[in-house]
Amino acid sequence: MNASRLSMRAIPFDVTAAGVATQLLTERHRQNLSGLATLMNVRRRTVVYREDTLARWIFMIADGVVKSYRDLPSGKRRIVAFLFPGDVFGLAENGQFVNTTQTVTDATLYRIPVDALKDLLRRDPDLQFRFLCKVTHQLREAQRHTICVSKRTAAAKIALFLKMLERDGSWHTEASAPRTIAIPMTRTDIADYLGLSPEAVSRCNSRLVRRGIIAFPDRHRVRILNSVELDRLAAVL
Amino acid sequence: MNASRLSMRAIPFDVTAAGVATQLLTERHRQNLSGLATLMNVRRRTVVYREDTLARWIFMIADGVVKSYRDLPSGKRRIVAFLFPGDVFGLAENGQFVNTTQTVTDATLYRIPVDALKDLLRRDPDLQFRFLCKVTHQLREAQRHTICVSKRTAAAKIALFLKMLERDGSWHTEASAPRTIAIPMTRTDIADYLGLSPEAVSRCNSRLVRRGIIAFPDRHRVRILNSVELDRLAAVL
DNA sequence: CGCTAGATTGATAAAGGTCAATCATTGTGG
DNA sequence: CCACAATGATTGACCTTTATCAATCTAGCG
Repeated sequence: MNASRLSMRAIPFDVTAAGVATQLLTERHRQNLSGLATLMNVRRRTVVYREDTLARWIFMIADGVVKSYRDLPSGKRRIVAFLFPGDVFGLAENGQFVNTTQTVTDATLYRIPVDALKDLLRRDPDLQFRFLCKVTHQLREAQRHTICVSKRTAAAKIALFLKMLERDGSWHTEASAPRTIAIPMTRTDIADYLGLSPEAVSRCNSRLVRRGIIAFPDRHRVRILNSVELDRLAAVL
Repeated sequence: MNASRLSMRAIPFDVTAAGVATQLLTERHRQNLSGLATLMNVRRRTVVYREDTLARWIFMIADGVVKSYRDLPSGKRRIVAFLFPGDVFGLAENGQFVNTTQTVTDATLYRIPVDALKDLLRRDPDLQFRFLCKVTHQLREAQRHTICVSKRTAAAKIALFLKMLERDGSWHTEASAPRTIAIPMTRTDIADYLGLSPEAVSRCNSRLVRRGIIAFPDRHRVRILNSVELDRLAAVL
């Protein structure tokens, strides 16, 4: 099994140079993990697992984007997280998955049986500590998401969302294109993530374009034209 | 050091009887942890630590309630979590605390130096696994919080909040009083947690009382009069 | 090249934010 | 122990914003 793309990214507990997300796994960890893992190539919009089903595996993203969500009794959908390369998902509660996960793009995933992983973590406390860092990091992300959702205006939510996309979703893209951010998900996904209606997302995008703050070369790419103003919007409320 | 009140509660990874939060620590774990810990009694409204300061300890709650929050540039405050007995807080990012924490009630805390804890976790993979469970559980809680905040109506947010309080905050109270829930925090705290104005919280409470769904024996206690209707409100949107 | 899901735009109504005034409760000092 | 001060809670009036419903447009995919 090729281990070269197995990665786990987070901001570690300890002080580091830039205080930015870095690779948590050593080559040895990658070797050990990939020995347990199955590499999967999945098409976009594939459901990886459904909530309340038996959690026999955990997953790590080598490439692509995944959304984790719950469908509410009202029929509305709430996306609790977008997951990017270097993220882990499928950590269970009471032996069952808590959310449903679906690929947003074509993706490459490592699938690891939980039993084998638990054994490995028990034998390798150092590796386990890195998982602890990773989950802690995802907890921070969830808290940031909550703050984003709690913003009152659609403009503030979307401004924050774009900055989050730039930070989490584009660390692997070349810095050549000046602040052009890939938006792999649909407008509806964004609405479900921000707690808005799809209409509100569209309207707000249009207003931001009209005000010259952003531009859409196409629907899955955005260009930041006025970074200062976007930051100001993100700070509102 | 008396270890009897050192506890860590969460829903474990694995399948258990009820799928409900249980004590994760064995007596041995409690012994080992309390050997590192300092027991602190703190008055209500005491700041335990401030965001962006050096994170030399982590904390576990033996008794009392703590809020974890960030103050936004706009002056608004967002509470990202209320913490109860059995909760852990102070897990750092890049060697620094991410949020500010303050006691809501008089509280009893265990304070553990991170360096010593890291050593212990490295020597005791089983204990470390329980921390991993705990952090995972807190990640779920954060996701539930996001869903709560994303509700559009104040009534839905407050209905969900009360159910959350009953689940997390009252597991230690005797079941004698039929569905009377303690509300240790202020209305403003609730507003900051739900992403509402304090006025909206007040207004919504009044409306729920007028409709006979809840009653307030006093400001820090609520009684559920119509559980069915409250559930229906929580499911809205 | 047409079909279908997603995206956009418009009009309307409901809900909460804000500002302002009053009331209640908690804590303090005499 | 009581009075007062200060903080928090409540209520009202007004206004901004977004959800909803409906129609149209667009783009990706067979």
